[in-house]
Amino acid sequence: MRPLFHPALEDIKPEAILYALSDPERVAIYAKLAGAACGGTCSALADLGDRVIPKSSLSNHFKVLRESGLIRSERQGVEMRNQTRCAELDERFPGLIRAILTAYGQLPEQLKTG
Amino acid sequence: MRPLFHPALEDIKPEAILYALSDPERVAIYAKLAGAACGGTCSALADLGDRVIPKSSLSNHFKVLRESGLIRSERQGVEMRNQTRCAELDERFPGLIRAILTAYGQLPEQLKTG
DNA sequence: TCCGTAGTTCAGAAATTCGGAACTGTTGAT
DNA sequence: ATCAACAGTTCCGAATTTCTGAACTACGGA
Repeated sequence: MRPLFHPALEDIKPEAILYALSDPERVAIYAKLAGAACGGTCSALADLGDRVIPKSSLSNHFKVLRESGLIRSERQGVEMRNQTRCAELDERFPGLIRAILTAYGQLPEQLKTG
Repeated sequence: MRPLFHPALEDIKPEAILYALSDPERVAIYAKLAGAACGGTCSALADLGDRVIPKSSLSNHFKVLRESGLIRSERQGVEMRNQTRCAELDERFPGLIRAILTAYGQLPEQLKTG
């Protein structure tokens, strides 16, 4: 497996963020990740309720999220641990992620600051 | 020419907004529209400085912006008048447009409210 | 009516997306 | 050591989307 690429904070491009989050499936995945203590493995996030995302598509979604700078992925044994880069991102693009998740009606409790 | 379609405010989808603004050319066009009193005609917005957008591509950009709900277009004689739906949109998706334009470093003076 | 201008539509080439099948890397059991 | 099971990745072909030159439409003025 190729090493996973993660952009440095200063290399993150707004167009990549917007593109990644212009797909409702990816938003659903990202919101779950930002929210619950779901462990963050890929397969734990594949089930959208109305549909189960195929493995290869899912893998691609994670690649898009990762390479846009939205999440960080790390292999841990046999599975992949994914976490959002929320805090970092909010520093670089203040209010952006919050506004987007809110627009989708998917802002998780954890991010509803004061 | 087919009649121009504009979604009603309540039909505007966040994914369409994000998709439309995931293209830096469209962002440049939109930011100019939101900013200066440039008249809002298509051709007035075609020049990006480093490149002139071909007519057909430009027309398509406007279609994407219009059908996502970001702008309103209206024929006025031989030309097309375009204006943003900023205020409306901010009601539906508070802070979204502002955060996006800010992320791109393209928030026009007009929108820098107090 | 005929011309010029603003923008749209068409069409085909190029690029992107999707997802099944095959593959890789890791753990645990025999 | 070998094997099986499992999580996720890569490959590749089909389908969809994007891009843009060329042809076209719509309007206004002479």
